[in-house]
Amino acid sequence: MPRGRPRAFDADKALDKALKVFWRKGYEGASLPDLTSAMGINRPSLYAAFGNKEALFRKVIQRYANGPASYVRIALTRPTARAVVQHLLREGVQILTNPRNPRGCLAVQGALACGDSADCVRKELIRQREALVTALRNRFERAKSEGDLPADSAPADLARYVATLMHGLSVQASGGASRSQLQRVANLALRAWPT
Amino acid sequence: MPRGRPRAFDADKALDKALKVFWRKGYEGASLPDLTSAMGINRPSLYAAFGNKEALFRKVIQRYANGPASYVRIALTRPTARAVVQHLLREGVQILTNPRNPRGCLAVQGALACGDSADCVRKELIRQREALVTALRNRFERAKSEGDLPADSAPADLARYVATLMHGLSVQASGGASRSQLQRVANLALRAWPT
DNA sequence: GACATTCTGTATCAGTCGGTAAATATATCC
DNA sequence: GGATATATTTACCGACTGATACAGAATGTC
Repeated sequence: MPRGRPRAFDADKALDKALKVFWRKGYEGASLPDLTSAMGINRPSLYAAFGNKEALFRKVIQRYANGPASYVRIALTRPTARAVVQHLLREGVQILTNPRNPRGCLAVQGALACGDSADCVRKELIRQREALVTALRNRFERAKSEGDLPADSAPADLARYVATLMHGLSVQASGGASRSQLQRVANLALRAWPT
Repeated sequence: MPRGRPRAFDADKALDKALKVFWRKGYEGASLPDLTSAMGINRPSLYAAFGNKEALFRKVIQRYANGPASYVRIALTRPTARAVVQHLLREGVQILTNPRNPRGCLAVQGALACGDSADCVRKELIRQREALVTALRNRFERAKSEGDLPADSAPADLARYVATLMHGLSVQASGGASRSQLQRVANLALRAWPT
């Protein structure tokens, strides 16, 4: 056990609470009182444990990737490109419309457009979203080389198409679209997939 | 000519400047100094001419709909459902990636997630986005009754699919995707369209 | 020219923003 | 028990937020 007075709160649980706040209100829209009251701690404890607002947000992003968004990594392990996309879209719709979570995707609505002070957070989320495109492109290139995708298909374009769908679904979910509505959109989108 | 001292600035030009600021930074991210300095006026002039920040934003939304986003109404007049979608996607990509404008779509990034004080602006943009879905659904229902769309197609689902694509393209553009990348995504997306 | 009307510029408002200094409380190490 | 180390609490910081009061300037009406 470390020296000194022990922390009176569970840092992981507090991080989950912060995740919910950032998820719902975005980086700029989440104020420190919003965060501290949700986390059940006061400001100096937040700063001691997490650094500052931006550092807290970066930790929240990691937790998001390893928690609610972990289905993305799982989807990439599916045997065929089509199965990857199916898993991604259908599981994505589940997360985006999970009533226990805020609507939409943190990587989209965390800081899509913001003031100058939040610009490096915005750029970080751009990198996160672009990482999805890259991962998909790599997966589809492999699929193409395996004969799983037609020789005339364009993995980079397919990757961006799927990412565009995911982010569009996030906007839809954020606007209140229902789970079944988005499921039907996902099914429709799959008709564009090369056979 | 009205009585009193005449206004020393062009209200329409000032509104255009405000549009650019809101478009790039979002409703919350755009501060009053951002707005007034871009508009070339000082704060009391802004309040006298436009009310307050929220009223200014609502006027900016209208101007956006009648200006950069006017291609949407034009697209709806195309003779076939497929032509509507083609026009929408291709013209949309042009606007979303126009180097003279901020990247992305105001209706998406104006207030996707925000603090409580901006919540009614957020809801207003949700209504704006949902209006696109409704207009598309009506147009596709007409197309179906005209035999332009197959009898087994679902206009509501097709409408939401197209809206999802548009909003996804907006997120992509906001993240720096190039015009040609998005054009290829739009072409790919059209492969899901019923024949 | 006197007056009413409207806009502009300065200066300022109360409230909130993210962030912190200082004092107190609670643990381990010796 | 005493020293040390860490956490919590209270109170506060300067900067910025959206929004205004007030005085001066520029017009039309009479």
